[in-house]
Amino acid sequence: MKSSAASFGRILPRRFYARPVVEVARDLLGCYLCHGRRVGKIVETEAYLGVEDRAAHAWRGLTPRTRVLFGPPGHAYVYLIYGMHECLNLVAEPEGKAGCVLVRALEPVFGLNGTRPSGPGKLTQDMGITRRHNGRDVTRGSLVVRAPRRREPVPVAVSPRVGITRCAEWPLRFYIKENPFVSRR
DNA sequence: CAATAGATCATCT
DNA sequence: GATGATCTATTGC
Repeated sequence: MKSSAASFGRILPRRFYARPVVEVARDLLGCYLCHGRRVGKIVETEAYLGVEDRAAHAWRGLTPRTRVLFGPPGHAYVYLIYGMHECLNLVAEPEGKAGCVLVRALEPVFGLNGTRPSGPGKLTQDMGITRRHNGRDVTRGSLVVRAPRRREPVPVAVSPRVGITRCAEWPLRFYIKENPFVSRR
């Protein structure tokens, strides 16, 4: 615990998430994902809009699986993909609207091995996040997101989302320019 | 270096 | 029964 301990500040409040999902995805860049003692800086995100977004799980509407997405903002949505990887999303928009943000890459800050490339399936493994965290409130408890202590301007780049077949051209992926922990260059 | 294959299972048709 | 918000190893130029 040295300079890294001073790099993050207060927990992001629920009103941070209760906004248009594109804004939330962009503003999460530079914030800190904290699980227990493990901390990573968010450097890459993707926005999934809801029922109007054919690439989003919520596109088909309310099912047992998408229940969390239609619930209140500031909660975790964790699901299994390809039978072996888990992905972490943060629910955005006011309750009833199913926007969410996929956390795609972290820069290791504390308690993480810093030498590996990142990615949405890898970061959950490194952070110890599993489907047990699905539905968890991310504004309190052991899994939270914190604001930077000092909000410095972050150079943001935009691109299409990765790994999807529908709405594949929509510019909904956001990442910090030049950051070496972004999943693709 | 780029392209492809295989692993593996919850969810929805 | 097909699909999928992935990752790694391997093959091929």
